[in-house]
Amino acid sequence: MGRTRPGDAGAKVLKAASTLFYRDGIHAVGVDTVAAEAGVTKAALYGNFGSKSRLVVAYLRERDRRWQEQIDTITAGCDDPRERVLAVFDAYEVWLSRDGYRGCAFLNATSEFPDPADPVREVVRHHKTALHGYLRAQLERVDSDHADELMLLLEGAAVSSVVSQDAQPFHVAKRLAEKLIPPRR
Amino acid sequence: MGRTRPGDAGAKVLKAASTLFYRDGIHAVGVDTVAAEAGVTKAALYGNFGSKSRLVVAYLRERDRRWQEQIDTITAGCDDPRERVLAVFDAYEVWLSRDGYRGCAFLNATSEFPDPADPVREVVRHHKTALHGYLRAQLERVDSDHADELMLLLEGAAVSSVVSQDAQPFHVAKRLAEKLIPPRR
DNA sequence: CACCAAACAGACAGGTCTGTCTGGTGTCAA
DNA sequence: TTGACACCAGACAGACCTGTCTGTTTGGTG
Repeated sequence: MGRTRPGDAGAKVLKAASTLFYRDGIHAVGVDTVAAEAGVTKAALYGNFGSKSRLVVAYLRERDRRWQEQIDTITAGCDDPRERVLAVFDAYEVWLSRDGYRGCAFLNATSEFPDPADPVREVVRHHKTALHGYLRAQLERVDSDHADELMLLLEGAAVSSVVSQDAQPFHVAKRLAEKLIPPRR
Repeated sequence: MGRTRPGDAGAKVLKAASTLFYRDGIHAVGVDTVAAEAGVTKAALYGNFGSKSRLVVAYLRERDRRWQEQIDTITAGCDDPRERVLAVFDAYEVWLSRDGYRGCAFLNATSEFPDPADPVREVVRHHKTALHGYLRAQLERVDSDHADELMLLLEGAAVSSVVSQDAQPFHVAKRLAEKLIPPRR
């Protein structure tokens, strides 16, 4: 009964990996630890993911998927493009205020995987391209093309808030963003 | 003759560590590798630094010291505060164009050392505080208090340029910085 | 009920990690 | 010349890493 039902091990591993990889760093966490945290054997982990590398990719894809869900929620919740963009800053800040905040998982992964050709780095590019695309799409509707600038502010605030361990960078970033985005036409 | 003279091993280790830690990531490089690259025995490495952790701290301090030298060069090279600030953007970009660019060593270290109380993180905070102080000092002379904003732009450009593997984020950041800094009064 | 796939438990291989230790060698300074 | 010291060479301990393997148990399906 406490036993894992067939097909569930993969999900449990992914959840444990997400917690541990984000919290401690990818290289710092071994597959034994992930399996133990998931309450699953190493054989099950390898059966589902094949290798640690593939698990890492799956972990980032899962995070990207969850992030996309957040964006959809924001998009559904309001219609004003300006608000939609600024809501991303707020989302980051809420995210930051929860404890265990360690910055952007994708940027952290980039630090740990130096080779730009690594599959991990492709997932990172995919994620950042999607964010950029979202910003650009919203900004087009107010005749602005400052998506690049807003990306810089978001990335800058994300890393600075880890260094300083507070939300102030996001306040600064959002204030500047508000100046950059023209009000709805 | 090809032998290391007493007192030289430390410097050689530091140089090798700087290359390898920056290029491959800190956790990804073992002390054996560092010693071999330095052309020095592991015993000499431990004799000089005591532990890998302390070597990592020394590596970051050394990088901070070299960075401080760059800032001094910039400061000596021109007197206009606006130019001095914008020169930092240029310095980053030059730095980026050299191959093996892997972003900011201090931000990468932050990704690899999750514990904010770790000595590594203290060196990172020290470095970032110094950069912020430099910006603020220059900006005060033109009655601007946008040091926070410029920090965000620098950090954002640094990480984005790693993801995208080009200098465009720095062009965007510098353009916005130029708008933010008022001309000399 | 019988079977199969997927999980379990846990040992194992082969490699790497940090850190230590022994003993020999070269250099510099007194 | 001699002694102190920093280095070299390389073995070693003990922990941890990824990945594989054997054999057993269990849940879901035909």
